[in-house]
Amino acid sequence: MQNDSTPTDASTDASTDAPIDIPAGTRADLIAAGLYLFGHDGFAATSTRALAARAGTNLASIAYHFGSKEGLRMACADEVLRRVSMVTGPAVTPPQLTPDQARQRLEAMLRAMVGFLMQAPQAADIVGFILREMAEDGPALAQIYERFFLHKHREICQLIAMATGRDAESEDTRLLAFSLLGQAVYFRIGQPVICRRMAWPQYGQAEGRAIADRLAANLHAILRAEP
Amino acid sequence: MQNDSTPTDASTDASTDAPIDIPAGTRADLIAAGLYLFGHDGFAATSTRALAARAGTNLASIAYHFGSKEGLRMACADEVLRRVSMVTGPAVTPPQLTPDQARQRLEAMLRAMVGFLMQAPQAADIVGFILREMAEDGPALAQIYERFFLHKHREICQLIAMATGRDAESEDTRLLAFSLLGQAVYFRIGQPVICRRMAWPQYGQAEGRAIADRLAANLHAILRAEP
DNA sequence: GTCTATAAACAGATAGAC
DNA sequence: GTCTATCTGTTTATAGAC
Repeated sequence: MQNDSTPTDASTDASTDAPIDIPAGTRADLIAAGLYLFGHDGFAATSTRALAARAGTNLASIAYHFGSKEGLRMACADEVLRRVSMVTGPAVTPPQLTPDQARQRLEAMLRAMVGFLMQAPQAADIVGFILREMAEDGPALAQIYERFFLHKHREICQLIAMATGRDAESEDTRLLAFSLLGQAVYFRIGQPVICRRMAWPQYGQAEGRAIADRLAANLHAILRAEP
Repeated sequence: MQNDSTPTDASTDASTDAPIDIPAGTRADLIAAGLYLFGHDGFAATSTRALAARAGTNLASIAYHFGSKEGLRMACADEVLRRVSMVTGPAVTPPQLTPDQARQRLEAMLRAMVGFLMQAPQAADIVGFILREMAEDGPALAQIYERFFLHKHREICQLIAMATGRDAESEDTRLLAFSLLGQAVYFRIGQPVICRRMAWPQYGQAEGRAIADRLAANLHAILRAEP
């Protein structure tokens, strides 16, 4: 928790004219290794030696670039936010929509979420990292929560309000939004158990669509049952 | 992975006449410590010293009773199965029910599950241990899956079939059962994030009921929308 | 069965050459 | 910026007294 700006401050790389892109270099390699290993094995179970080896660099570079293993973890959280923001865009307050438009938008969000959670190959590391931080209630979670999750959940609540006419910030609306999110998240978290029960080798194209169809059906059934 | 039956074989304790009860002694203390610490901090982040300290015994007793730290993990999985079986009883095929009876039984199961996941104080360690094994895809998961989870999921599928008239083992029925389970599980996994967004200090009596009511409403909405 | 003491390996962090 | 070598503490597992 010392520097992170001591070396090159890679977020504003002056060596290229591209505005913001996927960074390269040792620093970026270490972050990529962190996203993968922290997500797969957990923070505590990941050694700095394993991180350096996967990044193709040496042990000391972690301390040099991030101060400590913990510093690398937070840098990974920053990178997660940066990439997620590129996909979703800044979470905005949706415009006024008809109930039917709001329902369609919710279904689209749900399907996008399933696709992101289950299939996106380049997103697998990011998803794994976030879920692991959730499971560990890690320090990177607070950052991700404040700067992304909160806004997204509010957006869903507003869409639910437009679709059903209920209050967007009522307790039950917020719980409803979580229950919609939760269905999708569980299919990712429970993947090993679910694949086993479904006799699926893994999540593929067809499996992802079967899940998305089921969750979309649930969504519409729940919304239609509301006042 | 060597012994586990070398010492006293605590599962059939001859010193009491009670058939099967909560065991006592150093071995049981270590398992209790394992359930707590593995669930809270994860397997890798839990040291054998911390386990021994919490169990009020010494470091070497872990190797003596379980062969290794990994052996203690598997013994914890056994204990989870033993206690869960005491609560749920052997998963049985439900008798023939009317659609309305099946719906009511599903709601009762869902509410019991929410109570178990969110509130049961003596079950908190067990729940934490299982969820952690799921997140880590740990070796104890396979055992829990085979001897408990599979049967419970089948039971839910059969109840859904009775409530809606659809095939109990069709792909979509199995996915529907997972989506019902998933909603409940997510509220436990996402607890820190959810409590924050809901402005709840933690899950209590009222919060548990609000969640259960919302999930029950979802359940009936989904079932009613099916053919 | 329980304990202390210790062995052997490994962890994260750092010093200093280049 | 990158690297090797090393310091310092901790880890799991084990040996052996009681």
